[in-house]
Amino acid sequence: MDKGKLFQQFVRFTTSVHQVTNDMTKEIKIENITTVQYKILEFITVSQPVTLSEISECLHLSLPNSSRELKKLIQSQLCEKIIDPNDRRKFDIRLTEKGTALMNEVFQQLELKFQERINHLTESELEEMEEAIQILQTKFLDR
Amino acid sequence: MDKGKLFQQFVRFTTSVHQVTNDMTKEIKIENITTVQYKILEFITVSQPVTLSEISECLHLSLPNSSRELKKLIQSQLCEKIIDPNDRRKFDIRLTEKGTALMNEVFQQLELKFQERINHLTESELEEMEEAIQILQTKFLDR
DNA sequence: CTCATTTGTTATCATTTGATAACTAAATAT
DNA sequence: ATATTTAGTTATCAAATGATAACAAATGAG
Repeated sequence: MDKGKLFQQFVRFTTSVHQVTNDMTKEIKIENITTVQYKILEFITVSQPVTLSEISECLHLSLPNSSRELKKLIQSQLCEKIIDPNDRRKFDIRLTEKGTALMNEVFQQLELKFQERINHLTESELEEMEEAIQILQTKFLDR
Repeated sequence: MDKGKLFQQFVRFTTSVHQVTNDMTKEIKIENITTVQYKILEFITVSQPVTLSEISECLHLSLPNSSRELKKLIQSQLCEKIIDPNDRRKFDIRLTEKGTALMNEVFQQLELKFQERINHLTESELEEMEEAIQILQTKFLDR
């Protein structure tokens, strides 16, 4: 296998993924939420409960800046802290009901766009696609 | 096929792709180049020659802002305008030699990280992976 | 018990990015 | 030939993001 060629394909592939997800999320505008705040919300949604350090590390934000942005999200009542009884410096962060409702809406919109994008595919193509995602997830992404 | 489930997998998948590429590009710091400017460079690298409007559209930047950032890249002599003789309002943008050299370095670093990430895979797993990328590219991404 | 480390906070400042208005020059349409 | 549209520029302002210093409180190690 020509690993150089595979790398080329990988670059093209990741570029495409970024482009497509960019296009899909582009129009989703939530009032009083900035891009970084949305990324934080998305991260919490997918990974909750999370700590502030995890947000900081995974999103490549400094702890002070993460703290600042989280504060705004908490003020908007989209998420909340749940103090860890075992280590009171730490706390888990979760979406509130309001935050959950918001993210459900967002994901519903995204799902619509996703469905549009796949609705020309046959049943067997969908299965191929699922398998392809599975392979990349296990062989390459989850490490 | 449960399309809702496929969507869930898709979300997880795109999140992972973002995370991995984020981690791979994280340490790549080029002097006097901001994040947006790097994205522009990357876009030019992959798609050159491009017009300013294409940069603007694909990267979701306004034309004035694209113009401003491109100007800085040109001042740094990383790319150059080539005026279209057929329509002198337009111009193609290409990397200069300096820009090409820089991006070659960057991509070489990226390729190293990529190789690290795949070097535990067997030959047949690599082929599976290539095939998976191919499927997603043709069935879902290229539209 | 004391000191170092971990986890997060607050404040502040610089830089980057986004948005918009007013503009030019070339091309196209009527 | 004039008007309109297209492609890009310049200037300016506001907002978001990044970086850093100084801090506090809880935990852990010796």
